Amino acid sequence: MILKSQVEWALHCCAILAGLPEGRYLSTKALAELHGLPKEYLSKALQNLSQASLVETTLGPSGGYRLAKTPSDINFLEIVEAVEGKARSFTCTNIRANNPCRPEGYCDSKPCAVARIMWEADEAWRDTLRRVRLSDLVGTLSEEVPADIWRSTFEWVLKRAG
Amino acid sequence: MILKSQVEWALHCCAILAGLPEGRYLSTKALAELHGLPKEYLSKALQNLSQASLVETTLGPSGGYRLAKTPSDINFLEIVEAVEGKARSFTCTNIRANNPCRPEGYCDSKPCAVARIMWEADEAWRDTLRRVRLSDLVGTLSEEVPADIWRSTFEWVLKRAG
DNA sequence: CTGTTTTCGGATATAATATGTCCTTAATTC
DNA sequence: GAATTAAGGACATATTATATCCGAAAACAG
Ligand code: FES
Ligand code: FES
Repeated sequence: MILKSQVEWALHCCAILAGLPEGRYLSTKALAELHGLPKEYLSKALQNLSQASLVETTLGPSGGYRLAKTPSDINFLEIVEAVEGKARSFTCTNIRANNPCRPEGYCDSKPCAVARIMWEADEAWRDTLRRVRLSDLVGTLSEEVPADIWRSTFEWVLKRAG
Repeated sequence: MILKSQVEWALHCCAILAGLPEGRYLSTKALAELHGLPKEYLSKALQNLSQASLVETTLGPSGGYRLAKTPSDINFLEIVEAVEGKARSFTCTNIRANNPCRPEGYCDSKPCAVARIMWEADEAWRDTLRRVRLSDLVGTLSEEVPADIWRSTFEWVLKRAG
């Protein structure tokens, strides 16, 4: 069980978009260069963010992406689910139904206890991600990334933002 | 991100083994039949449980598997990690290092803030699984599975246990 | 001892998914 | 009109999940 690398990409891209001044857009090309990623494939992840209404786009030169909400209104889970999907990590194939001791056509009243526990763990994972806002991430990064790198990165970004 | 179906298999098999009388073994063949699973492939999952020292085996006719510890000394996480591996669900490929604004040869002092958050969620998932004991599962199942099915299943099992 | 049954591990095959590229279309800017 | 962009479909490749098959070694029954 391993998350797609697109999750890492999307989170980092959102962190960059969060630092963009009001009304400006940043292109896939710039985001791909900044993170050393294949432009065409990163594009798929950004399209997912767009379909989830986390980012807005505009076409043409000076087009690209910007956040659709303020960073404090976006949480990690929204971003992760946008690219990874909302499906639970554990899927029950109902193997208990194959028990040869069961009467013909017997129907279970509840989901299996095993599945319920696995789904509870899944919810704990989602809850943790839901509690972290994009603004929290930006706050941490702005403290931890050396000031000169942080500043020159956003100069680099602004030079390319339409 | 989706767990292997072997996780479901391993958990159900452990629940059955937990009901086995002291000193008896149950073969892969019986466990596969009981759950309607491919014997050879289920065998791989059971081998993983064996390598993790969760079950003990013996060879020959009347051989098979039994638990290596009491059900209250085995938790869900041990079983899940035995077949799914201990690797974290989020892997950081360090894309921040590709930032063209970084000085040559710059080295990060800490893991990325993004990764730390994702790993925290992963830990929450593991914590939940760690808190549930195999004996808890057996308790829930014995309450929820209709008494006649529960009883006939263990009669079926005992008839095949060596 | 001999034959049977079992786990164990390696080799191999197939299906599904993740990763990546290419190209066309439509919208936007200049 | 020319350049640039996102959107999305088609396609190719790599990796992983899901199996199947076989041979070796251990245990047991006769
Ligand atoms: S039958 Fe699917 S988890 Fe129990
Ligand atoms: S560089 Fe990998 S999560 Fe930030």
